[in-house]
Amino acid sequence: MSAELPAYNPQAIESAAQAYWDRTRAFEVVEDPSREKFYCLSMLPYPSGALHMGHVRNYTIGDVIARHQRMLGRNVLQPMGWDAFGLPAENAAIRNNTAPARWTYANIEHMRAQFKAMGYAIDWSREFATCKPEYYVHEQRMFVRLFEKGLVYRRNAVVNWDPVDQTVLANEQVIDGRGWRSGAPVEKREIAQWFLRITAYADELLQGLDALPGWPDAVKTMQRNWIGRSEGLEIAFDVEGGREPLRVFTTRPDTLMGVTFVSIAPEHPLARAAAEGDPVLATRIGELAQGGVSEAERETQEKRGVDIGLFAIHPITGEQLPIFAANFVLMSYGTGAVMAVPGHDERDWEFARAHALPIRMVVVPTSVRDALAEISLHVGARDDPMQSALGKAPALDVIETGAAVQIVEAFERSIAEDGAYTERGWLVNSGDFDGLDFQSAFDALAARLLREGRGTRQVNYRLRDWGVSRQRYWGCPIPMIRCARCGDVPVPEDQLPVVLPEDVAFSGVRSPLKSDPEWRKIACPVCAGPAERETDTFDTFMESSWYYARYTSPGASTMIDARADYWLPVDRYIGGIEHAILHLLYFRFYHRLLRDAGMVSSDEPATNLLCQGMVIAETFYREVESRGADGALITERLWINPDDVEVERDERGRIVGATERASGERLTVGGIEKMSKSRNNGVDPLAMVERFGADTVRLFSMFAAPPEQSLEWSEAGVEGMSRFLRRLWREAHAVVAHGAAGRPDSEAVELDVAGSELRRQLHETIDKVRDDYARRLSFNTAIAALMELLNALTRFRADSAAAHALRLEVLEAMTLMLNPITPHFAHALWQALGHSEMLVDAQAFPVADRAALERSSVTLAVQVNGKLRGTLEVAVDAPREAIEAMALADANVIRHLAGLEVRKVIVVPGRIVNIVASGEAGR
RNA sequence: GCCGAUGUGGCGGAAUUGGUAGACGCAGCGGACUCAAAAUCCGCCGGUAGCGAUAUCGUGUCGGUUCGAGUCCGACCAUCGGCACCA
Repeated sequence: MSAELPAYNPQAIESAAQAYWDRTRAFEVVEDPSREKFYCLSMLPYPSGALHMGHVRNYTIGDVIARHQRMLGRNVLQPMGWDAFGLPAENAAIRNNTAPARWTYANIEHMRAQFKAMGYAIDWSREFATCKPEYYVHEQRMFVRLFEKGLVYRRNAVVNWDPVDQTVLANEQVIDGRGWRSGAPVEKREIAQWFLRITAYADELLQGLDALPGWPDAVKTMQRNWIGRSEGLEIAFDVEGGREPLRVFTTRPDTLMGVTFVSIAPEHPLARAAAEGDPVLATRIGELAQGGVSEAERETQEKRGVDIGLFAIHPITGEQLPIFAANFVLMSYGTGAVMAVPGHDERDWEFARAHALPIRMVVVPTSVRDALAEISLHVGARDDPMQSALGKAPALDVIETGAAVQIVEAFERSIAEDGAYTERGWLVNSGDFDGLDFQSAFDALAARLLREGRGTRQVNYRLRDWGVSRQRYWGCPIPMIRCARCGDVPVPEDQLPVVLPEDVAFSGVRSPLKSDPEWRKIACPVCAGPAERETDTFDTFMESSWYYARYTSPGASTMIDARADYWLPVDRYIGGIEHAILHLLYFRFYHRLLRDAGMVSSDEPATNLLCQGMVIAETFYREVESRGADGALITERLWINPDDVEVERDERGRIVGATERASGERLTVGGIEKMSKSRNNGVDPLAMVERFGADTVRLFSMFAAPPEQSLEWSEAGVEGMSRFLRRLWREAHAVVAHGAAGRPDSEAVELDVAGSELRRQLHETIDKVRDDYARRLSFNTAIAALMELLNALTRFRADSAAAHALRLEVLEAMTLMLNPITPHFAHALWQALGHSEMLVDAQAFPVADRAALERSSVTLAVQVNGKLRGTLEVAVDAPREAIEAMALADANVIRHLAGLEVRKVIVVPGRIVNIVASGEAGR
């Protein structure tokens, strides 16, 4: 029989389905206020050259959601575009000696074809590349508008400077503190840069998180911590020698009496002033500026500081405090200066130990405060309790206070020797403030310093303004002009866009914009005098911060038009967790800029967010030896692609070894890592599509892991998915052929027990799959349930008209439920099942028949003292007493209760019976 | 260093609200079909003990809460993501 059935041929099926969708423009959408919209957006790709598995995963998740929503009847928008500016194009340009534009456009052409082969339900009519002037002109206009609103400003900021190549380096280009090409130690250098005032929105961005129930908690927490709102005091310390007072910000004013020195950033004006005319000090402070600017590098560097020879005056005690320039103090946070409390701050503690500075205990936990109180009670008011406790004054009641003294001494020793006490507590050694708790001390100190004009309450944010200047060529030109007479002047509206010349000779050493003496020349729009264009370009995060809005308004002459408010906000945004902070914060910021410009009416750009995990794979390498430039023997790892590796396993399936197919050489198994060029463990998605079909690749990437976890690529796993599709294909065609044979339906009209059970399983599966798709986004378990259903279907052997009808019911429902994941396969199967309407237009996701879900009995687990001893089949409405009696009558339960007395029987309806019994056996 | 996440058989994972740990798939082992191979179909498949019924241990480590913990709490370890110029 099976010989006549059509074989599953993915290539033929996929090209036919894709041709049909193309011909009917199935995924092109227009605004329709009568229908509920659904905007499904996956983060736009960087056109790196070829589709990789990370893309496949990201866009398949988006496509499954989009197609599912379409089946629920929504008007679904799923667009695609290209994040086309960026560093890799410049690197490729240097390597291949081509212009970044050419490389980028060629990549887009290639990748678009690859995307189409995956069969995504994308409205390609809305596609754009962010490197085109018709895209970035709106970004330039917006920037000018923000400049006029005061949300853009220019100031100096530090960058990584490669002293050999004479160029600014991206953090990525700084490796172990050295330039990636020159190998020279990187220096910090200050240059003038443009900033967007994102901090003006800090509070709103923070509070807005509470209105995003559809965002993962992890992302919201990371954003909260990144914004880092903290309430504290800004305190002015006078500096000896009549200089400007030194302002510090602290969230722990309660520890003020424990300050023993002050630390400032190496770039702080006071450090500069102190170094002036002191070349030795200048050099030593300069050394602190070594290394890259990234926070990770600064924070893991050895903590170093230089005494600048000046003293700050403690605002309460008048004590002289040495001032250090330190590499761990950031000029960009707070005031660039911190009061150091080594007793109660970990970093200050380490610094104090290294520089032999005093450590003072001024905050103690409740236990120590109570011990001190006890001592003071016994010793009386005669002496300072601390002094007595530490044996520096005669203690009269040693016997009564011995334990308390030990507590206090142990605590003081721990602060001096083990590390700072950083918890909040009770103040000691703090004069007027002794005995206060954190909040009272905060308030009392704030009041006193305010009265004396030395302090103000201050809310501080860790969030910094967004520096958008890049000293690069392949980016959107910043539309500003510098005039010696008029200052910073924006390029006038009618002269926008400032077009980036694409046909350039690119050496990579210097941006062509900067090396061209003519490009920058321009007459000042205000005074018509000679002026210069800005030659820096925007951070590429600028383009990716508003692209989602542009998709809603293709062809609009403005950034977006009225159509935006139909589609926005995005209903489901999908992208990697690596974007949890930067991109997703700029995205939320930019939406507010659009709102405040009157372009959209919502506050947030996306209501629901799904962060997918990485794609990882096994790595293999062998070691090769070579002679370095200096003749020394170098051992390097040569990474071999998993495609070229034969893996050996033991009889349990454990990997025991690997050999390279071509050479037969033994390889080392290097562990499972993120697919990357450096480990050569990437698997080409298109090669997989050619072998198995796009549906199988899509099915595997949805089945192998839940979306938010990392996904391990496994070719054997892909074969398993292919097997499942072939089995379903065969089963469906066999059932159809059977029905076509025209069997008389004279047999049983009613379903037998097996049939009723299969039908119940079908409808339970429908319920589960609906929930997995819509609420849980747990596609792997939805697929597992469909596999179980197919297993049940192939085991079902009844032969009757009713059984045939049931088989068709199961197959139709399975086809519909699989459609979002394997749309070509479902498209073809739907026709094979006899439908003349195309599945893409069917718009119907199965709904469970409540009647089919009813059951008469349930299985309960029976435990004795929490351990499983048997199961029980009981009627769904069985009374508690009957269940208890049945459980106690179970033979195995009786055996385990021997010699024990039943104390309690816990019955959880529909789930479990637990008999709690305890030991009489011993008597 | 700081912030966030993850850890379950040989492997990917399931267990949705604290209630039968290991669904589903892969790999492996045994068998059927075949001249043979592929494909397909059937069975077994966490460790230990036992012929078996079954017992016992078992969800990164250590401790706690509970009648009951993979799930909750505390401490720790390992791995991964982000740290503002990779995108």
